[in-house]
Amino acid sequence: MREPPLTVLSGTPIADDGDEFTFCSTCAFSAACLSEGYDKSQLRDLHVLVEHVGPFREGDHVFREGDPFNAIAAVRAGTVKTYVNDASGREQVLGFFLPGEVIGLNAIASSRYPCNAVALDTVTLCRFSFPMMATLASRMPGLQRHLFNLLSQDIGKASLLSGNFTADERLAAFLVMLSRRFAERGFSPNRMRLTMARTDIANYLRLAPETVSRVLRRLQDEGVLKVDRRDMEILQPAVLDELAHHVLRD
Amino acid sequence: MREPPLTVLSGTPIADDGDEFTFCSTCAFSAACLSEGYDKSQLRDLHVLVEHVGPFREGDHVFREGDPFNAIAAVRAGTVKTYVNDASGREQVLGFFLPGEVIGLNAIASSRYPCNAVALDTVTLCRFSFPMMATLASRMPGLQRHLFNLLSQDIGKASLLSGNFTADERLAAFLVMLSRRFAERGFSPNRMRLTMARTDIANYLRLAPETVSRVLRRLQDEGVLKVDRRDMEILQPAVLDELAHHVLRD
DNA sequence: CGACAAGTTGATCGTTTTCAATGCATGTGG
DNA sequence: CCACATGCATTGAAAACGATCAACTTGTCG
Repeated sequence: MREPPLTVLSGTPIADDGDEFTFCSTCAFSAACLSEGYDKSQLRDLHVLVEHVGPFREGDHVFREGDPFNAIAAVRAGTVKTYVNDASGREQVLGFFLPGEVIGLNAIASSRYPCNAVALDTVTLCRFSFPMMATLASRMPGLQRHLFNLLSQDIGKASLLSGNFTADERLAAFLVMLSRRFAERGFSPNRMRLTMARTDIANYLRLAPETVSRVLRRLQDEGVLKVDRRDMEILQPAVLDELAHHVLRD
Repeated sequence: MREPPLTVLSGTPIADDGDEFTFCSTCAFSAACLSEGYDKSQLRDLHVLVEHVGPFREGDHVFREGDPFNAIAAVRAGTVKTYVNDASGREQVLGFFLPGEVIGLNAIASSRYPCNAVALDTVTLCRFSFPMMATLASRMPGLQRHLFNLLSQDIGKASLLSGNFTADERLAAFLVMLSRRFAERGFSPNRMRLTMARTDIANYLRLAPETVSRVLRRLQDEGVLKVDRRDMEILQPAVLDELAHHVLRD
């Protein structure tokens, strides 16, 4: 499966040479729909409602709270952070989205995005008009099922934040999850670059940045991790898993 | 709109006299679908896949973690608590579901229920086979949209637990939300009966039961609430709203 | 009446936050 | 090229909030 060049931008249909066309490999819908045995005309229907957007640069907003909702998007490259500003104006990080993951699902009900989404590095997206996708889903049960699954999965995702866990457990769970998500995409599970700032991690885990710093230092002193600025190596995955166990329940 | 008698049990289609049939008023799908202008045969399709189940008595389980998933259910009467047991076997309360609210949405992706659901008082449900409902949704765009909306809404529901809030703010937000949900169903917003134990509230909010007790006492001493065991009256809604403001952001 | 569970209250302890200062990169203008 | 500013990260000391432990009260039901 070929990957369309990154320079394909907003509004441009993906290259379609004769009867052949390709889905981008990171798009969350490609695999699901390709494996459902749809005929070519149906796949083309899905294909033409994809809009490749970006690149966004670090700090660029993908959407802002209150923007009219019309599309969900699969991250193709880079990391997206979602956040809201609480009543006092302080930022609250809701999540980080890696390649292959879908942003905007929490906006479907409200017709406006309920949070902000910002690029943490260079980001490209596959954008899907949601109304068109919903219409198409009526004719493609596999696509409908995939959408239901994506939505349903996200409902349970709050586990990291919801529990009453220690700072160690939270941070370990965060790192383990990150490692797994990278591994799913074919990256090394034990060496990773944290694209988000310490303050973002802390904010996401509802800890003070200082606490994140201290826990990382201790884990490093104990030989569990090797941390150099934003580059991180997991030296003892078993120890981390054990710490994360209470949070992740597996 | 008539309400079928509570004695209609599992597997029994709702009474259908001649060409007339009725949806139960608390069912989360009735209003949505009735207002979409579907013709009678389509409404009947939706109607016949409804199974009225119950009554469950206090402590009865609606489903358990690991049970095969086949249906979502709208609470018709009573309160349902969902929970998981963490790695140490301790209970973690995930949510409370009042009449009109839908349980089981987080199971769609996994084919098994990821949590337990237990009746806190006498509970009756409208159960919908999810595979059948998904099939029907393909033909009824309004039903599909409603399902997408329900799922999307639930994604954002973790706000109460996710934030770094004080015990006062959490409890106030909990009470305000409860009040609103009761009000939506036509109950008084300021007088309500808490169907869940203090320990459940504490567990849900990730606080110690003692802390819940103390905060309730203080709010009572300050004249904000009047609490008598499980009966609660909100005397100063504005004060409670102000406390909850940081959590609920509205 | 008595036993048991749930809830409340008080005293103490501990983890995390907060406050404050320093270190360390990167970038900018003289 | 250096001096300085800026932003992020780290470290230390102190304070605070909620948890824990323990005792007691209240309500419920046999």
